[in-house]
Amino acid sequence: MSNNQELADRLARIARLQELLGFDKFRAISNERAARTVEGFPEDVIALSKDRAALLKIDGIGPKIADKIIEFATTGGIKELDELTAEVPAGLMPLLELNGLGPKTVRMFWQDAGVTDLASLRKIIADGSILNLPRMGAKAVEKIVASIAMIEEGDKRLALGLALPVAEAFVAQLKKHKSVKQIAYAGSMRRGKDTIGDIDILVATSDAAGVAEAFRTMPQVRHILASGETRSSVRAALKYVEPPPADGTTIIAPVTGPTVQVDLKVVPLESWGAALMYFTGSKEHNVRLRERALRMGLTLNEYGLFPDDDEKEPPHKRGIKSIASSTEEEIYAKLGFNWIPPELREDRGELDIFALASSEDDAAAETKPAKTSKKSATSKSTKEPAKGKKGPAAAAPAIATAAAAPRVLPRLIELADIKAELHSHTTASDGEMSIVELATRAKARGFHTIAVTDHSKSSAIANGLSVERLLRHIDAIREAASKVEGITILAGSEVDILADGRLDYDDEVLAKLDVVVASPHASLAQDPKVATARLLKAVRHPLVHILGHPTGRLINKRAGLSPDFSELYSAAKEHNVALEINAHWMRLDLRDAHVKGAIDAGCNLAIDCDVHYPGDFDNLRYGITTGRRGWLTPERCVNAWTAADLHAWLKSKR
DNA sequence: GCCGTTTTCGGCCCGACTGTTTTCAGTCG
Repeated sequence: MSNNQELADRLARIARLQELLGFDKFRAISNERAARTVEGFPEDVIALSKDRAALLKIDGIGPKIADKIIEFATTGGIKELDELTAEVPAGLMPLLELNGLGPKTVRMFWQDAGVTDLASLRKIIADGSILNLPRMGAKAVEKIVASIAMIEEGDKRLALGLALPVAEAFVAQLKKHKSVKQIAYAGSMRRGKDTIGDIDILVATSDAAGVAEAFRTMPQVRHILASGETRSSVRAALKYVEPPPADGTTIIAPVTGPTVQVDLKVVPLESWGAALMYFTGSKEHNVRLRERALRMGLTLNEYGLFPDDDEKEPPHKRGIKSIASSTEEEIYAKLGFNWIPPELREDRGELDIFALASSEDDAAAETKPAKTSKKSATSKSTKEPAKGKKGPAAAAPAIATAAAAPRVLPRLIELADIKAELHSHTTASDGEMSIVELATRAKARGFHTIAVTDHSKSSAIANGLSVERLLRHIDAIREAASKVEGITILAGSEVDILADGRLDYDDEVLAKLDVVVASPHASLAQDPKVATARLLKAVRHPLVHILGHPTGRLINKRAGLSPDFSELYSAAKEHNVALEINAHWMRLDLRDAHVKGAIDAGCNLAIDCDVHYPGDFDNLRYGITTGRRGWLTPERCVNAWTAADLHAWLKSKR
């Protein structure tokens, strides 16, 4: 686990303990918010902790939390956390994970009924004494029992690549319903997160009952959890198709396999934009937008943007006309923003880019002045742009320096920008296609270049090539290149980075290759210091072009390496090595926050499909989404370069 | 615990839903 992740976990634990202990809830919220900030922070926070002033510049981090970060960096722990932990029975914390149980209820169980863990909660349910507690009726208990069952099944977040096809199938099916005016999936899926909790489908229709009925009766629906007039909720099968085995047969997951929760929400057509924004999130992004609305004398909810008149009843219920509601674009515009791509809506600087311009807009806004009771929420990052700083702090707080960036969001990478695949496997190692088939498929996608990069000798399990086989393979690639027109076929290798950082082939062999992708495949639980040295050695190797799946993580299966990313980024920039975003949905490695860090550090990135099977080209969308979440532009993605530029870069390392 | 272009105290985003209640607390997204 990375330092940032460990610190974020600790801060989040402090927040949860504070809630359980009945502290002021805003204190807990502050710790929780700091946890999310640290988690998404592109630089290693330990390195950043050497400069307290830089820490304090980060939005949401004040003196107390800065000290906790410094304490964690120097001692590896946080005393406050230990003290809070000692006050609460260890078994109580997992109860917070139960759906429908919040800190207030769990605290009440603990204080009033002596519940200390799941077992003692079960006991008061079994003997019925739970019914004597405040607000505990038969239905409430029934829900708790269901939540316990759910958590025992292991309710992990699902990889995007498993969930997205399910969502698309629902959308495609429901679109056929004639009454449907608008339909889209929203939530973290629309933002392109690497894992999702559930699928939110939004629909605007003139026949809510009919669409809900169609939704509940789709063939992949296994259970109906709730069904109302405007909301329905089901669990649907993941119709997950495995990559075909060698004999060409296709395995489809059985109907009893894993399921995912899908929620359908019916919204009024005139509120489509507001509802889509609201349900797309993120929560943090929405909070910032609503704070901004308040400063402009407006209020934003899922029905639209309204004048803020201080009445308690929501404006849409009083027939107040919205200022904007039907499209996302008009709502963002009224708030002084261009439309923000969903992948950026994480409150990681996407709103601050406009901050300088928007403070001028505030004065010119045609709406009434903000009320005195609602304080301005202008973030720290809108203060003076950081300038003239030296040392680690100068590069570190990307969030804090966002105001210094141009006032226009970058033009993010798109699927159509990709013109080259630089990481692919053939039957020579563990792929399914011949060189010619691989090249033909790449050409059909409009690519100008494909690099054939089979595994190196140490990857025995993947049928890695000995030096002799590699040399013959290079000849075969050259021959195929002369046969297939309209695409450049490059001879490459995905070379193992051995545990000590040496590469799996000698330099004279590597020098014969057009493209070297160096990737870690074994020893993926290494100590971070060792891992850093290992990857740095590969990046500094003069013949390496791309660092492949740098951490080796597998989503929900393997954490992978936790190198010091700041060092990795600066080495990659210095040695002109592209860092890979491996587009396979099981990897997505680098992940979004790392991409942002690499971009801020000035690195180039590669988005590659690591093609083994024909269908693997389709994983490109996940790599693109991950790149967009990391603010990747086509200029910084080697796969989006012209053939001339790409080939010149590759040759520059020969 | 953080924050500030009415600032160093007194606030802190918004609404739906649920289940328990007869007006609301707690949870969720």
